Amino acid sequence: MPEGHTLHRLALELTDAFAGSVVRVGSPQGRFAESAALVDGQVLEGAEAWGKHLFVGFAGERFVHVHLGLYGKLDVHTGVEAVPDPVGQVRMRLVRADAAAYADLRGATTCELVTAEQRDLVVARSGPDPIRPDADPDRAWRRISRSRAPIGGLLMDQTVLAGVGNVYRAEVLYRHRMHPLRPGNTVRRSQWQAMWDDLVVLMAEGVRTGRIDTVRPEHTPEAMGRPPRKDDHGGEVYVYRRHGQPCLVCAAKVRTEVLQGRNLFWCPRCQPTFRSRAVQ
DNA sequence: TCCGCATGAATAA
DNA sequence: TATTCCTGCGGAC
Repeated sequence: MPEGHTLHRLALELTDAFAGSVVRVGSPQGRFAESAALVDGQVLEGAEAWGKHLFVGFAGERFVHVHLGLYGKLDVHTGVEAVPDPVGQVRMRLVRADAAAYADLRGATTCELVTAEQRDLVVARSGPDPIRPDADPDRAWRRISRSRAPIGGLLMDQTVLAGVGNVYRAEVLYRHRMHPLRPGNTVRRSQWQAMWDDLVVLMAEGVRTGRIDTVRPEHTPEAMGRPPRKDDHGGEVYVYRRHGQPCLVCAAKVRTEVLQGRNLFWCPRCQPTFRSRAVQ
């Protein structure tokens, strides 16, 4: 479930479990073996996330750059009695010297050893990350307000804004009653600021809980007397993957359409098009 | 048991 | 826009 909140949560988990310890680094699967050997046995200094990128820092200014892609997973285990044999294709395994903690990386799109300079390049290419306290939403606003591209695409562009994926994209647009195909340069600054502020709260919550929940208190399953969502990401949402089902607020059928290879979801009544909104 | 799709993004064309 | 990376899950069979 890798949107930005997942990576920030992992950075905290890794730091808690490994920071300050000597760590054995290996690649049971083999694809990361050569690089792993270069940091094996070094002190892990900490882990940090920028958007969907994770950097695990080792002594000597060396970093393991991880990007989970669509289905990568990093499982951190603490307080274990013994470290089990790897199951499946484990690209990278971290084991604390005292064997009380280990972490397994599988299916990642990126797992590479980089320098501080290379890490800084990745960060420099990224837009502001709503989870980072130092993020500057105006940097994203400059891109959005000058682009005719649909806001739904701009929100997913990691050089505009870092960490938002398909779920947060669909949900923040719903919460702000904005049609995903609306051109960026027709969005008002106040609307953008409101969406950013909302993402800051929603994504921080995601870091805390490890899930994406976006429904307001009055629309929770308990409040509405409906069954909870049974889905692999677990969170309660308004429109994401609810194609064809009734909108929780207005009962209109949730729509879907492919934009730039990704599925968009929106409510045609709660999120009217810019044109029809202007006519109203 | 098999198939297709998924919270992502680089690359080829 | 299509392909690729290469994991896990749910649903169709």
